[in-house]
Amino acid sequence: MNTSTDLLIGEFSRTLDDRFRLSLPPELTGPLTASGSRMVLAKERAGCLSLWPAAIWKPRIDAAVDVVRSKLQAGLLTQRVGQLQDLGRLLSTRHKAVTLAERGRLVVPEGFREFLAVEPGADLLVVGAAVCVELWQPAAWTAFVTAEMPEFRRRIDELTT
Amino acid sequence: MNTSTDLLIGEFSRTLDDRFRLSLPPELTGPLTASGSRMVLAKERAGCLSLWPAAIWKPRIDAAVDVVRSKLQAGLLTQRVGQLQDLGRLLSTRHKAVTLAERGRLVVPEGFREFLAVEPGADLLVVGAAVCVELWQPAAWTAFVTAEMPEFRRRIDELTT
DNA sequence: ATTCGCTTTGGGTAAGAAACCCACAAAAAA
DNA sequence: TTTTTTGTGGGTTTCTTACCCAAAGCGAAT
Repeated sequence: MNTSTDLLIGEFSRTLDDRFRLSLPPELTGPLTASGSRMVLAKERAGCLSLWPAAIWKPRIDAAVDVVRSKLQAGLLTQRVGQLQDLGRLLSTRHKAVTLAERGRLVVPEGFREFLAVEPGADLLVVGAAVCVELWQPAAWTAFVTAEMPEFRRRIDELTT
Repeated sequence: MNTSTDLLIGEFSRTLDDRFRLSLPPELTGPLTASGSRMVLAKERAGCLSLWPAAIWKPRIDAAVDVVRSKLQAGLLTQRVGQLQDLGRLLSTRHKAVTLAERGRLVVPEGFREFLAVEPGADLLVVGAAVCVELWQPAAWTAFVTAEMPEFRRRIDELTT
């Protein structure tokens, strides 16, 4: 059994079935589901979806939303309704709650398929990103790797010094 | 049951029926109708209609109109009759009272169909925008999301600080 | 005022999607 | 080789959605 302090690391190739189902490797689902099978799927960067444990994602976003909600209730945002609308709209489309089915299987919901630009039957890369798991469109993944790999040494130095 | 302080959040795909009726998802109608089923449908931006609880929309617009009316009465607008005319015209067409039928069903009224540029049977996106629900033409929605998503962080900071 | 016709509204139902469950096959471990 | 674990496919059931039809409301015209 894994604890929640384990980093999610590893790169795996998977294929979407015709119902947009994807099974995650046990090496990642173990640590991921340590705090329950409720997850959040988020559009954070192009060609990639991030899968976060709800226990980590929700508190982060809820804190911000709570501030907004209490301001709204206090009447502090009546001059900024337009901004509030804009934010609400982005919140609506940016992330969605999902749950892992048996055998670590995930359904990529409508709206996220188009974002990833994948067809049923497409190949994906499932990549551990330390604190979350990411689903990458293959072309976007190779582009990321070639662009960022030279920075590896600098990045590790940044975080270890 | 929901309170009026809940933010309206969520993205759903729906299709207009042949009589321009649209059924809203229960996740949104619940909070929306917390203060009654009287709504206002408004043209706020191109390719999109906003649906507001009348309890929120009416006070806001009435307050503004009252200011204009008293200014007019005080003779402060005699130099700006043209502007006033323009405003009156927009007030006439910008919003319209509607009521949700049973099953959260809404009729998109004449005059608003053309604004959305939709045919009967068209697909729409129903999006929560924190304080109201919006009906988006699909092309306009994807344009908005791609343009505004990079601003997400900035927008949340604006409203929480 | 009454009747006829059209438009609008409500509800039943069928088609479709999603969740759940199981089974088989391939791969890894014993 | 045998056994267990894991990935993939498919079947079934249940719920939602949208289409269609019937009834009611409204307006007009005789």
